[in-house]
Amino acid sequence: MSRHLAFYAAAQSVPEGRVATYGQIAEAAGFPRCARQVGQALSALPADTSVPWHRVVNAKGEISLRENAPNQRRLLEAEGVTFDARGKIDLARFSWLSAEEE
DNA sequence: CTAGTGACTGTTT
DNA sequence: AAAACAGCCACTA
Repeated sequence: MSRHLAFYAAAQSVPEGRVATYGQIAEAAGFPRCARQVGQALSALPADTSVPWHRVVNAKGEISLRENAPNQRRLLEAEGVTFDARGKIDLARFSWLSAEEE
């Protein structure tokens, strides 16, 4: 049993059209301060996974990936998440927890 | 066992 | 505001 599964469950808890930071996922999974492990866990996900890993972004609301970054951005846009000119998400509106109210 | 690394975060320059 | 530093935990060599 790995903590990865807890991270996956937390990631799946993120509703469509919303995003969560690695720290939030780690905390929700019961492993605060394990944001990096969330990244590693998600990096181990298969291509056909049902986990919405694309809804997980860093604390700046930006995509930390490199090769899959454009892909993730497209997936989020397909769910209604918008990016600004800098390629960042407005966490004040799309953040999974806190500050989701206008 | 020790050392290096990473899809991170918060504080300090 | 952007970059550098340090702290953090799990995995790999």
